[in-house]
Amino acid sequence: MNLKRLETFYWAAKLGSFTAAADRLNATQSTVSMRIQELEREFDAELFDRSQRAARVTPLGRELIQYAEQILQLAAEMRDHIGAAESMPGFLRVGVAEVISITWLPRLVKEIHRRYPKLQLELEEALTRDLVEKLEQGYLDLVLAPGRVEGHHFTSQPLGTLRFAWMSSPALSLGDGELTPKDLQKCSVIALAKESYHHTLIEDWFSLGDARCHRIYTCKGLGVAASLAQSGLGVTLLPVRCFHKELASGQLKILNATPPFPAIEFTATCASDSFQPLARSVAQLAYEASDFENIPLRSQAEPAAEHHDRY
Amino acid sequence: MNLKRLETFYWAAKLGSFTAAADRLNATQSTVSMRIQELEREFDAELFDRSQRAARVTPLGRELIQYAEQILQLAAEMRDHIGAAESMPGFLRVGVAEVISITWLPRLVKEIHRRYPKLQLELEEALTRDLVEKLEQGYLDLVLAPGRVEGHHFTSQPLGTLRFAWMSSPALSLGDGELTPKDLQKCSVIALAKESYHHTLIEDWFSLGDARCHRIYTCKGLGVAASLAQSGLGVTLLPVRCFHKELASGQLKILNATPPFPAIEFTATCASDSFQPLARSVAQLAYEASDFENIPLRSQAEPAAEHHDRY
DNA sequence: CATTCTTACGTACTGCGTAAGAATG
DNA sequence: CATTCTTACGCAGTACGTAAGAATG
Repeated sequence: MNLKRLETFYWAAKLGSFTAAADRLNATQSTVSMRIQELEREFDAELFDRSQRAARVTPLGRELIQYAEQILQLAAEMRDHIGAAESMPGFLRVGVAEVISITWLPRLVKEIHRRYPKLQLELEEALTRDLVEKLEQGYLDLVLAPGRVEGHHFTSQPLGTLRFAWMSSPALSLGDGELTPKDLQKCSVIALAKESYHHTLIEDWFSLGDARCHRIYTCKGLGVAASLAQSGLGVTLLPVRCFHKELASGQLKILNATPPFPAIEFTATCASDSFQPLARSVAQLAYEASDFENIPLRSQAEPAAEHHDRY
Repeated sequence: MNLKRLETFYWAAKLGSFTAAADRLNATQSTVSMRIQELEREFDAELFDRSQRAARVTPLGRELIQYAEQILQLAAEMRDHIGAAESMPGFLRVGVAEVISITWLPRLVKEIHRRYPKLQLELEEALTRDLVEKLEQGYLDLVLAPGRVEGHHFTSQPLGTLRFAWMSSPALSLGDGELTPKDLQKCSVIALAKESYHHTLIEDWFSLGDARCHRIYTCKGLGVAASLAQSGLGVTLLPVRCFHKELASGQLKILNATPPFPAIEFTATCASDSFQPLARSVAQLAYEASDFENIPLRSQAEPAAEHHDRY
């Protein structure tokens, strides 16, 4: 009996595809196919129904999943408890939101490498929505992103909060008075892709003030958004601490918008039943590496005291 | 991660010796040593303390035993539930008492081979006491012997009962009247080794009648005992059904001893937590293969109705 | 016709046993 | 000095990836 075979079966069954399992396991599909065939020969039983193009788990295979899950879970726990941290091998797939990757991600990566020198990191930067989806499908072990993932299947670790503010080029001269959504809806707004958390935040803010932005540009990253805003194309929503330099030099200015933007909470989320116990340990490392503020979320609406940003 | 490594560690830890584990696992001690070293490298932790001649488990190793036990248990269960009976591989070590090996053991062996063609049987005939000891130490998976093994760690399956009777050569002419222990203690008694169940039974019978046999010969098997008795050397205790031929031909006769011998219960016993789930299945096969009588044990003292013996 | 699984084949590696070595009580 | 674990070495079987094949929707 071989744990690798069992793990391969587990993922093939769970992901519903040999190809997906191969991807998840850093192997080729031919290898996955072989491993499962070996398992079937060993048990002398059909685990997958291959009559259609996509292999589907048989009822017996479904029973096997239960055992596989328990065994792999135990094995993961065992490695976590018995193995020295430095000797932890394997892969960890971490999905990160852009803001994190441009702030403290490098520090986290260094820290991970220090603590788990044998661990292979696979970083993926994408929109929060896609990251969460991949987490749910088991393609990612850990997601560092804004918001929380609902459901009991996941364990979330807060990473602190980040303040966003409306910014634009001073050249836009929108005045120094309070700017409501209805005021801003006349401007062009620069946001990330429609599916992004960023975009959702912006739409929510406008609808809170019974407004709707009419001209909206979308781009791929906050850096691009900022440079578009600098050029006077429109207003955009940016994390304050990442653009100190531009604010100081007068390339960007913070608009006196109302209602003020609530601080956005970031969390590290992993599957509760992950076979990768390191996911939780790395979530903790992420908390330690994070330099996001720690604003209690109970009163998000009130303006947070100015904090000494390190970037 | 490798289950074989884990199993090797488990047995080395449990048996307290690499050599013993090697024996138990059908491997060489060099292989056991290697597997454990690999495990230690994998965890980057010391599992055994080799400062003395015999390797002793470290505290960390003791923790690992818990995990290993759970995982191996689950894996065994999985194989039992998922695997087809015909495909069950591996070894099964069965200890049998002599009476069984000269009655229905061949039938059982054939049946096992029919049901589990890939299973390697290792049969061991020995005194009940030694068999039980080996079972307790984990050297045997299953024991077919008289009596019951006390303790919760074991699961016993009744196999039926066997009647024994005092026999001797008719030439001894002990008369037709009832023979009490006090009568028989004058004769030479032929028994198996002092440590045997047989020997204990005989001593118990005598002490029940406040007697003690003075001249006692011991020999290695029931066949030898019977042939010694036939030659007129003394009386002995034999299972009735195994010596029909000798009784019919007048080479042996049953003595009218009192109190009559209770029927002896035989059981199949295996460790409750055995990683060999087949042990229990084979115990069931043994029950089916057994043609020992099924006398309810509540009234062992009363003479059982004559049963049609098949041998 | 793109996708999904299977098969064939060559290579690299891992795991095992034999045998010899070192240490211990 | 016998027993117990470790090390060295060579062989054999296994596992993997590449690449090509077959089937399905």
